[in-house]
Amino acid sequence: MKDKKKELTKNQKIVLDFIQKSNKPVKAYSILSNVSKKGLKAPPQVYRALEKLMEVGEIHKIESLNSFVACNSKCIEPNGTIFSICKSCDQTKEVSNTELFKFLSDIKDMNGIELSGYNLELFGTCKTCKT
Amino acid sequence: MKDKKKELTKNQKIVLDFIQKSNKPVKAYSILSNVSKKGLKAPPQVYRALEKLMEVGEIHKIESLNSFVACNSKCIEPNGTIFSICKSCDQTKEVSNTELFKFLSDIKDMNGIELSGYNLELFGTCKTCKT
DNA sequence: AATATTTTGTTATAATATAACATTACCTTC
DNA sequence: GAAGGTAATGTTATATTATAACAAAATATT
Ligand SMILES: [Zn+2]
Ligand SMILES: [Zn+2]
Ligand SMILES: [Zn+2]
Ligand SMILES: [Zn+2]
Repeated sequence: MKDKKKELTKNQKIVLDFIQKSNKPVKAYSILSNVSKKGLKAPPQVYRALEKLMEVGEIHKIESLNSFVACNSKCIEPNGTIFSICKSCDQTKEVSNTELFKFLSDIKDMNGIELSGYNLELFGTCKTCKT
Repeated sequence: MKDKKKELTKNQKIVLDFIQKSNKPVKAYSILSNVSKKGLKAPPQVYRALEKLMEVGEIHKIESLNSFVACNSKCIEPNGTIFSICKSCDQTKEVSNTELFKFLSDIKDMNGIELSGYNLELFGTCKTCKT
């Protein structure tokens, strides 16, 4: 069984490395300017890498921030994500989701929709920003 | 106690009307082209209206679609929204959220964040698209 | 009426994302 | 190892989404 990261291509690794080193969600064009020294010079190179990294669950997109963050929950099923987001500093934290998944089954039934994924974004103020 | 809609300005009413008549989430530039006959000719006019309408809870933004939809749950607290979204046709349905709010309190504690809002987007395939 | 405030209008531009095609690297198979 | 195929990368251009900054008009307040 191969290491997931080994399956990634050069550009995908470059982009993932940068995202993992960031302590906050990062925007595509911020990634671009930060990895330009490594040879990625145009948006499609970054967006292609982002797309693949999301597919394999290495990163997630924070929709409300148009930003990307490394997965810290070893998401096997990247179809369900939960993040808490500080409205003041944009710091995010991935929430583990075992309990919630069960809960969401009920909501599925309520809407007659065959559920295949979800994204929950919780907004608030983090401890640091509250003081 | 005044009617919420009465407090809206001309442009806000125009934009809201269009969104309410749409049976799907609509994009800002689609709104713009559809209300241009009513005098709104530039993006800021639409975006300003959208901002206000979100503030007062008349509409919500579907972040994963960059689209806007009328509130159908008479959201008093527009801080928590739940939508089911068909990945095939982009149809959405607002889910009432009484049960979930309680559930989210726990998640708040899990992250040491003072929660003030949330947005849950559930993805799946609607009945129509499944057949 | 004069003044302040809010809303609207307008121009320009920023920020986010993708389409389309060219080139290179990397396999495979003969 | 040349020929041909596939995947990855590079490149240019453009589409889409959103906001800044300022001007004009409408509305409210004094
Ligand atoms: Zn994850
Ligand atoms: Zn914070
Ligand atoms: Zn609502
Ligand atoms: Zn559908």
